Formats: sequence, structure tokens, C-alpha cells
Amino acid sequence: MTDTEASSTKAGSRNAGIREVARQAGVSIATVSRVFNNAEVVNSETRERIVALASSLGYEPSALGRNLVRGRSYLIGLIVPNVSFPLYGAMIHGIEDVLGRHGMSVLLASSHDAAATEVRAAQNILRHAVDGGIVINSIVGDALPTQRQLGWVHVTPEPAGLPCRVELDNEEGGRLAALELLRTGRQHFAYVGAKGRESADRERGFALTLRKMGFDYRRFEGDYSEESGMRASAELLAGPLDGVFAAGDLMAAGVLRALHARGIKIPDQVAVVGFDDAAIAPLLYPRLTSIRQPAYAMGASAAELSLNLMSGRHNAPIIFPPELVARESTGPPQASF
Amino acid sequence: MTDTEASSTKAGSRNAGIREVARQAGVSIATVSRVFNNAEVVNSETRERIVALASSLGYEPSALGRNLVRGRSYLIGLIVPNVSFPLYGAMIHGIEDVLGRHGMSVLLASSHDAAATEVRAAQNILRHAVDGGIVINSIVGDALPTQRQLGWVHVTPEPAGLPCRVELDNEEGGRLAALELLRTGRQHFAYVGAKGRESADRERGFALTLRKMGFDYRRFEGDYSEESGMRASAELLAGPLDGVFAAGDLMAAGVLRALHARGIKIPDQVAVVGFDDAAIAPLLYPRLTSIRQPAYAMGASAAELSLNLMSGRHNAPIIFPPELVARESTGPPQASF
DNA sequence: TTGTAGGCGTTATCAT
DNA sequence: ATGATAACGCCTACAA
Repeated sequence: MTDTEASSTKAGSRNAGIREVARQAGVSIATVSRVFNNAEVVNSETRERIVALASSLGYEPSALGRNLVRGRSYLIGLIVPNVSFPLYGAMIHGIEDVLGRHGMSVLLASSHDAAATEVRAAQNILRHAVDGGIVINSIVGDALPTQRQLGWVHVTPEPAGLPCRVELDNEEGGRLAALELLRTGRQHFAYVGAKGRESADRERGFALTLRKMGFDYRRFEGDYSEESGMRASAELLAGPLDGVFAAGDLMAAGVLRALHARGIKIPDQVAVVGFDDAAIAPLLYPRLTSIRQPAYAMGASAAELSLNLMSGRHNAPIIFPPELVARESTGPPQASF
Repeated sequence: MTDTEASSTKAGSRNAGIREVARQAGVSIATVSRVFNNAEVVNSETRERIVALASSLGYEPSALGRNLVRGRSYLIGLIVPNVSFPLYGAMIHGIEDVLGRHGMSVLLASSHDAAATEVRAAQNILRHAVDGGIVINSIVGDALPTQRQLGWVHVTPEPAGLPCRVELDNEEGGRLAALELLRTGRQHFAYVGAKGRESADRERGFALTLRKMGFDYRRFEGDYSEESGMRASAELLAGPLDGVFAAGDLMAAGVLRALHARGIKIPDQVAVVGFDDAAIAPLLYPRLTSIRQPAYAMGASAAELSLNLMSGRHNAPIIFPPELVARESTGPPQASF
């Protein structure tokens, strides 16, 4: 393998490097480099000549070489529990937009809600010498492997100890749900929750708001699945019920289905509020009122936090307010032709 | 900034490099390198000493340096129209699994169904010297920018000319839908489609199968949105109707909703079949029968194709068969308690 | 089994 | 405005 020969003569097998361009242009490699970095500083005539030559030779600076000398990869690692979940999709969108604006790209890995997989994803990401990292709903939290001075930005409500964090004001979400049910004149409430701090926070906001108005509520602990929502309905219907707040849209879907199966009219007899405002919410029957997480904005903020972290700056956790999206399940059906 | 001093003495600010490890271990950097590559070939005693030292120094080989000398980035670029779409999520999952098994990672970028964004995403990906690339439902097709001998693997039904491709047998999907409607004794059919080759293929399979049994059908052209599905129902109900095949689950959702609004019983009076078997299908009311794309397997195949392409091997396009997932919208409701 | 040394493709400093 | 040249961190013949 006469490697030197091949690389200098036979164009195509390996693209022309900076040396070859410099040689053919009759300048030093430094000048070529400058053309692609500080274009202004080089004589406009030689610059154009080099640009033309480079493009005819199919040359462009190698990211590999550039990364090495700059000590950066321009990559941000991103760990997501599950790419399919629409809420995460919106977050990723926000992350991509901000990062792209700063010339950085997203290295993706999924944790599939398993601690071992999450750690493996982190190691995998670290192997690529990323400049930063973002984890959505981390399971292992600050036990995530790291390297150099890389800091992970967390998008999660827990644990509270994590320094660099973006989270949703879940308690406020619970409050909004309660207000919506109160607004539509309900009196017999129920909360369909799940384990974990997210649900607990949502319930607290819900409970506080109801109590302030002199109401109590019953509760059911599910697991965010549609099926657990159906179980919840079955159990809660043993008593008086006209207002349900479910901690997730999937559970709310189950509630709707079970009420439906019993011929109960929504929202006339029972109103239902979900959480997340996932893509399914407006497709359910009836269309589901839900508490929306500003997922895009949260992703964008996480990206900015990560960018700041790279530059040594450190920011306080950012807490986002949720927003009520009122649909048919708590009010009169929208006009449908 | 006495950079050289800092890097050689003050551990921490910049992690130890291979030189430092070699120096402290009293060996050459070549030996240290071998420990992390051809571990077997180095004396087990020195190896353990080096491993211990490296870990105490927090040393691990720099991906930057390694990539440069090997001329590879171990990155595969992935362009997705929209991360949120659950079908794509499953594909990404398949891609990640296969790639991870080969020590490669996913560099993600979204096209948001816009040609300009897709091209920009490709350029962005190319800047990172990826070893390969995969595009899901590309808009610009073979006009995607490329470099070196990098070849994009397409997951898409069109254009047919693309050499490296994974696609679904849409015609077979249409056939399955027709068979299911025939099986449940329907006689007055309708197809709710959209523009593009995917829909055309699905319709062909649907039409051929019906005609073979002596049936005809009416058609409506929507745009994959729920709203267009509702319009379809409104129009189609002008004539006799008891079996609808919609080219997408969202349109099917619209069909269901419109039928519902008119008090039409599903599946008793009208049966509905969707396409994709997206996450929403089992959540609709009633649960939607749909034609499933083997998204995970398709993603996995795309990844394998890309891996092969890197090694110079070239494969023929792979065509996947869809699968019927029967639910309530075409048959008796499942037992619900 | 281990060391030597060249090179991967670029950037950036210091002269000129 | 341009050229030499020293890194960047690592891998890998080749030699010992």
C-alpha cells in the first residue's frame, strides 16, 4: 500500500486534504486553514482561488482533525426514556433548535426507563467526547457517570438535589385542574394518581385548592396506564362523583372509557381533566381537557443550561408553569359540523 | 495561561492523557495504547499496573484522538421528519439497538417535513464526519447532500429509484384491510386516502382485493389529518356505507368521531380500519383496528443496511409486510369489565 | 513483550 | 497577508 502516493494522486479514494489544496494553490496550509476560519483576514484574490480549488477538489475541513485540535466535539449527549412519547418529542425539538443555533448537534440514546440501560446510554455518549449532556427523567440521577468537567443537565422533578435542572411546577398543575373542575360547578371530586413525586406534587396542588373552597376528594393510585384509569373509574363510581383529575392523559383515557362503558355522559354527569396534554388528548372521545407542559420551552431551556455549563457559567434550576387546555371533557362540546 | 504547566501538573483541570499515564507507569505510550486496544498482547502484569494507574488518574482514551487516527467517527446520522410521531419512535428504537450493538451512535436531526430543513439537517450531520446516514421519509430523496463515499439509507416508499432502501409493502396493507372488512360481512365500502404514493399503493391493494370479490368502493382524498377524516365521513354518508378503510390512524379517528356525532354504531353499522397502528389506535373509541407497520424491524434493517454500506457491501431494497391488528372497530367489543 | 517514530488533518502562535 | 511549525491525543507498523 503506497499510501502517500495514493492520497496525493488518486483523487476520490480519499478526499483531498488541506495539504493537497495548499500545494495546488501554491500557498501554505495555514492560508488554506484561514480561508475556512477567518476568511476576512486573507487576501480576497487568493481566497477566491482557494475556495474555487477546494470546491473543485471536493475539499472541506475534516471535523475529526478540527475537533482534535480544538478539544471539542460539538456534540451534546441526550438521554431520553422513550423517543416515542410525544412530550419528549417536543422537548427534543426545543433542544435541537437551540443547539443547532449554536452549531452543536444531538447525540441520542434511549434509557427505556431502566437504570442499567440509562447508565449504558451515558457511557456510550461519554465515549464520544461530548461537550455536554442532557437527561430527561433520569432514574439514577446524580449517579450518572461523567468525565472531565462535564455536567449533566436534568429535566426532571426529582431528586430535588440535582444542581442543574429544568422542571415543571406540578403543584400549580394540580391547582389549575381543581380550578377548572370548580369552574364547571363540580362537587364530588376524585384524584387518580400514581407513585412518585410528580404525582404527589400534582395532588398537593389539587388538594390545597379544593380544601380552600371547602371540598374534599377521594383518591385512587394507578400507574399511568389506561388500564389503571379504568380500574379507578370502577372503584370511584361506588360513591358520588362528578369531577375527576387524572395525573396522566393515558389514565384519563381509561377513565373516559370506563365511564362510557357505563353509559355515563361526559361532561354532563362527570368532568375529566388529564395531565401532559399529550397528542392523544384532543383525539379522545370526548376531547380531553388537560394540563399542558410547555415541553418545547423546557427542552430549549435545558439546552441553554447545557450551553452555559460548557462555558463555565452555572444557572439556578428553572421551573416552568403548566397551562390549562380546556376541551370537551369539562365543558360543552365544541361546535362540530 | 501557562497551559503546559497546568496540563502536566494540576490534575483535574484537564484529565491525564496517554503520555502522563505512560510516564507514571514507566512505559511507552505505545504500551498504554495497546492496553486499551489489543489488551491480550501486553504482559498481564504491566497491563494490570497500567489499568490501575489509568483508572486512578481518571484516564480513558480520547475519542477525539482515536477518531482522527482511525478516520472514523462511529456516528450515524439520522434524519427524522418528526421525533414525536410514535411510528418513528419505534424505528429509532430499532436503529439504536442495532447500531449500539456495533459500537455506533445516533446523531439526530429533524427535518420537520420541510425540504430546506432536511437539507440543512443533512449538512449539519455531514459536518460531524459521520460514517453513515439514515433518512426516514425523505422529501428531497437522492438530492440529499453527501460527501466522501457516504451513502444515505432511505426508509421510504418513494422515489423507487433510491438504491439503498427499506420500505413497507403498502399494497399488501390495503389487501389486509379489505380482507378484514370482507370477513366481517361488509358490502358498501369507502377508501379515505391522501396524496402521494403511499396512499396510492394502499388503495391499489384495497381495490384489487375488493374487485376480485365483485365489490366496488367510493373514495375520498384527505390529508392524513383528523379533520379530513371527519369531512370524509360527512361526504361518504350521503350514500350507503358499512366499511371504511382510512390510509392513516388520524384520519380514521376523524371518521370515528364523525360517525359517532351522527349516532352511528361502530362496528355494528359501520366498520373502520386505520393504518400504521400508531399509539392512538388502541385508545380511540371504539378501539381501532389498524394495519401495523413493523417499525422496529424496519429501523433495525435500515441500521444494518447502513452498517453494510460502510463496509462497502451493498444490499437490495428490503420490503416489509404489514400486519393486521384487529380491535373493536371491526369486530365485537372486547370484554371490558 | 515492548519501544521508536511517523502520521492522522487541523488550528494557532510566532515570525516574516 | 502569509509561511513555518508546534501542538492536539492517539494508533500502528517496524524495529528491537
